[in-house]
Amino acid sequence: MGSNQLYKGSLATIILKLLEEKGRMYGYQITQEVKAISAGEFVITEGALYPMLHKLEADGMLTVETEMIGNRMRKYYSITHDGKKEVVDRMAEMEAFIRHMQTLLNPNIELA
Amino acid sequence: MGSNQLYKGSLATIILKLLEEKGRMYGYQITQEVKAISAGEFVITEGALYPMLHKLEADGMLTVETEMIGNRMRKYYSITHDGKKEVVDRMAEMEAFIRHMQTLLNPNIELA
DNA sequence: CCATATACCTAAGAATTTTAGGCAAAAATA
DNA sequence: TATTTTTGCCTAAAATTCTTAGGTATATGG
Repeated sequence: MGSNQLYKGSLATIILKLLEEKGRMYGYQITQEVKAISAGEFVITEGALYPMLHKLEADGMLTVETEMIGNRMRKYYSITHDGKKEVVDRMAEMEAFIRHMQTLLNPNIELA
Repeated sequence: MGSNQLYKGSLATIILKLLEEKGRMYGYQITQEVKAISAGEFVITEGALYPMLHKLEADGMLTVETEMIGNRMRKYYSITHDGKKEVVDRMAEMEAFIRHMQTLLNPNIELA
């Protein structure tokens, strides 16, 4: 990951959430979308992406459909029912993480 | 870290920021403070804490003063000038991370 | 007296990511 | 048209960071 190294541990969450929203996507498309959304700050390396996609598929979070575009293979991933359950948990964790981080790192802000 | 594995990569940031605010602290105190602030969700293991404190000291981010409390050693850490510069960068990264995460994960919110 | 809390530490292993490749088609550019 | 860049898939070794699982020892509360 280019500059920001904090995203460590959140790659699976990013992938699952993106697929939940956008429907099916292929690997390269995910890297471009995340880069675009994060203004170039989250650069998912392929060495991290593809093993993670394979792991999420093996864990039953994603399914794959291979299509031929011209002479080229493209693998579209979709989120499963289990994946949608997983994303709910991961989102709750992410929100808790952000909340606690803000408490830790912005102690000036008064909490109600 | 107990359940949440998202904090990976943020341990150094937490330590530096805490020391910047609270002045000097010792290792065990840091673990208790973080646990208290995060409502028990961030549990820093000692196997992660002490190597990180040593690394930050080696990198010139922290200095140590050893004191004897009764018959027991206590090592107080303080942030250095370089550490304060580092914490500025890390806070900016953290804010960017949180901002991009919210964009990625809460796409319903309209951005101005 | 004994268990728990305090307080330091290290080392092996696990998990996740970077680095550094490989392969090949399609598109852009020179 | 020739060459470079982009697209698109992949793997394996190394690095990073953390967990697990110890070790040592004092202080405190029951």
